[in-house]
Parts: sequence; structure tokens; C-alpha cells
Amino acid sequence: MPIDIAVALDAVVAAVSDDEPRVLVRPGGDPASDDALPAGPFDPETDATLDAGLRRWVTEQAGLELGHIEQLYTFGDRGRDARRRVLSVAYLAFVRESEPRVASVGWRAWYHYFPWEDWRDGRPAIVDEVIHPAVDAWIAAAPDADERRRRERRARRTVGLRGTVWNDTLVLERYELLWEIGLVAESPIPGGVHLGERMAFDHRRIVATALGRVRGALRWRPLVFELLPPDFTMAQLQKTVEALAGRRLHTPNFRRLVEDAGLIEPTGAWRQTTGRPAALVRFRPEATTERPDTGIAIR
Amino acid sequence: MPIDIAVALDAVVAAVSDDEPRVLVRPGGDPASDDALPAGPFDPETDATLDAGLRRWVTEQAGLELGHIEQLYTFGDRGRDARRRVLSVAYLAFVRESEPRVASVGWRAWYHYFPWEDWRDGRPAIVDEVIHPAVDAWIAAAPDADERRRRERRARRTVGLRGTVWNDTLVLERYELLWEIGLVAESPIPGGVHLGERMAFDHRRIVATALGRVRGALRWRPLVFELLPPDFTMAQLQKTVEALAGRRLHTPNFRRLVEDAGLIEPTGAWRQTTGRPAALVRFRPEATTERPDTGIAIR
DNA sequence: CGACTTATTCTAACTTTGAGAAGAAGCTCC
DNA sequence: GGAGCTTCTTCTCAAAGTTAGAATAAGTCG
Repeated sequence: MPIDIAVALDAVVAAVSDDEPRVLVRPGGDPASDDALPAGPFDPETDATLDAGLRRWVTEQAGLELGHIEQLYTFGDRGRDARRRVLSVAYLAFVRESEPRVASVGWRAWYHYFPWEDWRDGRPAIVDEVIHPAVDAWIAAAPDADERRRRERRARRTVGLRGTVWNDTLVLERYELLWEIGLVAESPIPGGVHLGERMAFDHRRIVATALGRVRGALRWRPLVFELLPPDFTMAQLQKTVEALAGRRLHTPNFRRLVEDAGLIEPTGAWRQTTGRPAALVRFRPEATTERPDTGIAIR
Repeated sequence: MPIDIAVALDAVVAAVSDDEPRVLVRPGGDPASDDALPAGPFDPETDATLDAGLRRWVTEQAGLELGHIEQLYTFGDRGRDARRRVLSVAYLAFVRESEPRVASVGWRAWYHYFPWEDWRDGRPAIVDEVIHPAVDAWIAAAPDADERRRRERRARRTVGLRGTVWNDTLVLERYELLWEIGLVAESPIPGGVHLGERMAFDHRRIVATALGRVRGALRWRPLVFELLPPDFTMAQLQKTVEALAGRRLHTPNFRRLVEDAGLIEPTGAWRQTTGRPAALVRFRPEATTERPDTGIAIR
């Protein structure tokens, strides 16, 4: 007979504004200084589904109308919340740039919590100056050769140690490594340098899961369009993708990729810029029936 | 204040034997005739994590040692289980072919529940003879033009209507469409033809989620190797991938793909066949650090 | 008008993929 | 022992897709 348990719904509400991916946070959680994700109870009496429950309380609390939502992960580790054992089902939700901003909650840049994930202005200095040295020390401190080999392999895979590739979708794996070696404030390891801003409980881990999911999904689902207004320019689309992917893309190739995939169509209108005017385009929903993967297959 | 609720852990335990992907089921659930997934309670007192809870009771009940496990999805819809409102966290687990088989539970072929997903011997007849006509009728029955367009688009995307592509990863979306139009026995729509074998509760939906996940993950993670013995031949690997993907692959290209990705290395040993002997190979774990995606990028 | 900015198109080298042919190495059977 | 069969393995070549850079177009600003 299962023992009953409280279930909470955590929301990672994502938007992109001013070319910056942002997440909705409750400023002042518990402890007061840390940002926390908005969370609400799942009430089996009133909510027919988990999705409906999430939409209900986000609308109630933040006054936001959510677009596409999807389940992220269910967290049930002991010690997540010191006060009480809860299970929390985390959701990822998208909101368009045009949605009204609310006073009771704040929008924080995603890379505020994960500065090492933003490669748009080149390789972040902290990767070579902080992360790699710390990871090297951790590998050297392995108790035996077998463990050292495992650590070496893991570090190559997650943080591109010794010239190996930096896989931009491994956001969670990277955060977990930094947590283990004491480079983030939430880590139980005392002292040391702490990267990025901390969040309450295990919320930064949840946001890492979300960012990884977004980056992965970008490639095979038309997900960016949930974050853009109905009509947009190619430059706007590219900036949004770059913001999420955390790296720059080659403009002519990006354009060809998106056009050849039939993902967009011209609206016929134009938008003034400080240079040549840009054609306005819109998403083509029929694209989803024409190709197996309807994402922006960067790389 | 959240209301407490019972939490169950459902397991989709997958293995491939005799070139057939199989799933572990409890024969005789409730009602007695339907196969059910093995499920156990999550006990917050004894289990530190959800993963640990799952491993504990699978070992207890089925005597199986699970390899890699991963969380699939959390289901909380009202009406899933008529007896009581429960939340269930579904997991996907892999077991090697060599693992002992247990008497109390049975291994059923995946395609027993999803005959329309197996394209290894060509396009299944039921696609053109049953599914497409029924989907056509459902589109024609739309109340208005707008809804008809939506249905048309959805049908093209999920079941490849009117010559569009059949996307082999959309297993869940396909099952849900068949459910909605009454082509599976679990559907609330009365009468009609029913495809595949039914399962208890919403368990077929969970297995559909698992199959879709496996097919998707195949492309970017070295997941097949969890299902194979340590040493295997290229033909064995290809057969296993084909079994999961549900379609045939071009042997020379498959070999080149896997070899060029550095996924395998020769063991030096050979295996007798009824033709030319085959070289035995093993998975190369270092591959995970050399490329961003370490899957078998079929398609 | 000239300089600058942003958008858009073009092109050439290179890489990957798709499909088939052909060769290699065993077996069975006459 | 060789013909024919089976399975494994290598090769080839055209088609398609990707990368990177140059060039062009169409506006704004001073």
C-alpha cells in the first residue's frame, strides 16, 4: 500500500526578450535571498490533469497566459526540501515576448544562473580559468586509476576537457559536475569559488534540465516559434535561436537552412531597420507534415 | 496546502531477444485478461530517490538486475485507475538479452501491442487497409472547415496520410490518434475494429511513450549497447537497431556509419556463422567524448 | 553624397548520405 | 575438390547537404 505524499508542480516559464532568454522567478524565497521557481500544489480534487493544474495556478498567481507547455521531469530526492518530503513535477512553459510582465514575479536572464553556457561572445573565460583547473584537480584526486579514467571521460564529455567538443545540450550533466566538485553555491562541498547565481532548493538543477531540453528540442521541433510573435524577421528568428543555443550562427547558412526546410513563409510586409528593410515572415504549420524533423537543425 | 496522494512507480522493462524487442508484463492484471506493466509503490520512508525505489521493487518482484534506467513520464490523469486516484511515475529500464528470464512475469513482443509500428517486412497492410480509411472518415466528420484542416494536418504528421512521411518516433502521437478515433480497444468509442493487443489501464500509452523515446534516443545516445552482450557482431547490432527502429537498414551504410563514428572496436575474436565468419566487436566508451552525439544516426 | 548598417544572394570547396556492385571467406552437397 | 549458397566486408559513385566567405542590395545617418 503506497504511502501518500504531497505533490507540487514547479514551473520553468521561459521567454526571450531583448535577445536574452529569461525565466520567471519568485524573488525572495526561503532563504530570502535566493530566487525560487514559481510552484503550486497539485490538487487531485480540482485538477483533472497535471497540465491543467499547472495552467490553473500559473494563471492565478502570475496572471500569465501560457502557450505550449511540456512536462520536464519529476524530482523526488530526499533532502530536496528540508521542511517536508514532497514530490515535484517540473514543467517547461513558453510565453511570447509580447505577453505582459507582472510585478509580483521577476524575469531573470537564464545565463545569470549559468554564465558558462553563454558562448555568444566567444568561449567564456571562466571555462579555462576556473572550470578546467578545478576539474583537473578533481581528476587528479581520484582514489584509483579506474576512477581517474571514469572522471577523465566524464569531464571530456561534459566540459570539453583537453580540446574535446563542448556539447551545448549537456547543460544538466555540466551543472551536476560543477555541483559535485563544489563550483556552485548549492554544493555541499565547503568553500571555493562559486559560479553563477544560486537558486533556492534544487531549482537551479531544474532550470538546467529545462535549458538542456530546450537546446535539444530546438533541433527537431518548431519550438522557437512559441517564443516569437506571429510575424517576425529572419534576424529576429536567428537572434532568438542564438540566445537559446548560446552561440552564434552563420547568417547566410541559417537563412538557407530555415528556408529550405519550408519552416517559414513571407507575410508580404516589411520592417524598417537602420539598414536595409527586412521581410516579415511567419511560421508555416504545414511544415510539420512535410519533413520528419521540423526543427532548426543547427550543427 | 497540497493534498497528499499515492505515488506508484511503473516500469517499462525492455530487452531484445531473437531480434524482437520485448517488454516485461504481468500476465493477468485487473481485468484478468489484460497484460499490465509491473508496478510498485514509491515509499518515501525507505527510498531515497525515485530511481532507487524502482530498482528496489523490480529486483524484489522480478529478480532482475536492471542496467540503465531513465525516467519516462509522470501520469496523473483522473480516471487512469478507477479504484483510486494515483500519480504514477513511469520508468524505462534496459535488460541484456543474457539476463535470466523469470517465471512470474512474461516477455511480450513490443509489436504485439503496436503491429502498425513494425515496418521491417515492408509497410504493414493495416496502415492502408484500416488506419488510413478510418482516419479519412474522422477527417470528413469534422464539424467545420477549421477543425477539418487541423485533423488533416495531424493525420499527415502522425500516420503519413496522403503520401507524407511516416515519422517512426511519433509512436505516442500515433497511439493517441488511434485511441481518439476508436481503433484501439482501450478507446471509449464503442464498436469498430481494434488493432493490437490491449493492456490494462493506460499501460499501452506508457509503452507507446517508451517506444517513441527509445527510437528518438537511438539517434543521439549509445543506447543499443545496453541491450546487447559486451561482445557482438555488426549483424547483431544492426538487427537490434532494426528491431527497435522497426525498419530495415542498408548494411554497408550502417557499417560505415557505426565505424566512422568510432562507436565500436574489434575484440580480435571471430564468430562462426553459416557463411563467412563475423568479427566480434565491443562498444568504445571513449566515443562519448569524441563527438557531440554518440548515437546511431539512422536516416 | 559618402559612409555605414543590415539584409539578402551567390559560389566554391568540402563532407555526408544513399544505393548498388563486387569481393572475401566460410559452409554444404555432389 | 569445386559449384553454389550464405553471410560478412569493402568499394565506388552520384546526389545531397554543409561550411565559409565574398558579393550585392537597399535602406539610414550625418
